[in-house]
Amino acid sequence: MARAGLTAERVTVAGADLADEVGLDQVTMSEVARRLGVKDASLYTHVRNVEDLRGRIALLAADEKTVRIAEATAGLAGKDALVAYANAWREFAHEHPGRYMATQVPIRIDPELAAKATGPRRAVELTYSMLRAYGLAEPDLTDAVRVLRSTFHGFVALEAAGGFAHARTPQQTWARTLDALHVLLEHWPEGESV
Amino acid sequence: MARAGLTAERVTVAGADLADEVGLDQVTMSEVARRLGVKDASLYTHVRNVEDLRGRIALLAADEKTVRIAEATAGLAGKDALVAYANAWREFAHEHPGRYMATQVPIRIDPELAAKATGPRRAVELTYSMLRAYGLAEPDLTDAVRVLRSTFHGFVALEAAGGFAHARTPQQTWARTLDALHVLLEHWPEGESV
DNA sequence: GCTCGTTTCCGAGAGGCCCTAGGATATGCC
DNA sequence: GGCATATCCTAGGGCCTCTCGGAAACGAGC
Repeated sequence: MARAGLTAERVTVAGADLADEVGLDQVTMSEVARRLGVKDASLYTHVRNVEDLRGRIALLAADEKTVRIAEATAGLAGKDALVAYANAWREFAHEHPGRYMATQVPIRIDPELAAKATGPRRAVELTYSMLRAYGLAEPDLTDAVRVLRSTFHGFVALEAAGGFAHARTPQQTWARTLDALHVLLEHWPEGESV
Repeated sequence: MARAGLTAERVTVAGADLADEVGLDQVTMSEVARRLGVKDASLYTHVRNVEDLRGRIALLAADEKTVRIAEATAGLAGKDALVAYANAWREFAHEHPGRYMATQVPIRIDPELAAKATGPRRAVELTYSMLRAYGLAEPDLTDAVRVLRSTFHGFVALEAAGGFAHARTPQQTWARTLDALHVLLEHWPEGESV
């Protein structure tokens, strides 16, 4: 019998695709093996266990999302960059719900593996450079980065969970949210808070 | 043999407590049964299946969170109400991580059951009434509600996922975030966006 | 207090998923 | 071609989900 030519990479991609189709919690070793035309035991040569697989999917997704945002914001600044950044984030979440969830769910990731991944680190750096045009200094800069990331993530998470009634479309709110965040960054409160 | 006196309610509470202790995805029929001193088969009289149990946990958690916020904001207005609301939200998420996650994870909830639950509906109403002091009119009001809920949820989710490095404590960023949101509500952008 | 219908709980068991151990075979290198 | 290594599979144990049918407790009415 010919070998299937599995690698950790291929197993991870198959798992990520499965997650996008049926949900991250439905990603099982058995199903991934079936999709790859292989017995489940064969996967353990490339991936430690299910937890490890999910961690790899999370790192893969973080990389892909970062690349997507980087491409979208290349050469832009100010509000243009903010809007491009935010839209790329949201579109990634819509197109890859399973991958996206993997980036957010609290997952124990193999530290050795995480050290090699550049996605999460670059993502934060991207946000910093996008904010440069607003002229914020530390520690406000860090806080602003966190507010943006919180709002973007919170929005798509609530959207995915069906948290928005149908009266006003998410798209309308989304556009206004970006306006509001832009205004917020220009009027960032001075001084330390209580 | 005496009966155990199970009800759907008791099973749900046991599941919610378990979720807070070991994580929502570790909530199994077997473990809940063990905690209740009962065989797993006995649970199926009160709960349709695991999915149904998780849905009930979500509704229970939504109710509890709403009550918590309602108590915290009673009699307050303006920024005081905003801060009390936000802190109650975050504290609930910290103290009941499993319950909180149940409210956010996309779960198929039995429509019949959801119709009886008042939590999610009241939660949104609470946010509206808290925003009254800022004098926003529709549709800005709806958008503002969604921005606040997105930011609160996104913040605690990123916090839970370990998304904040150690340089600046989440608490510091949290306080500044509330300042920023307060300023944002007072300078809510006029007119429709592109 | 007895009977009878209803509800609750359990034993047994099928099927699926996770993971390990050890064996068989394909592959790459000499 | 022969050998060392890595890949893949068979077999199997353990835990979880869920169903079915039976037994026992409960409640109502007499």
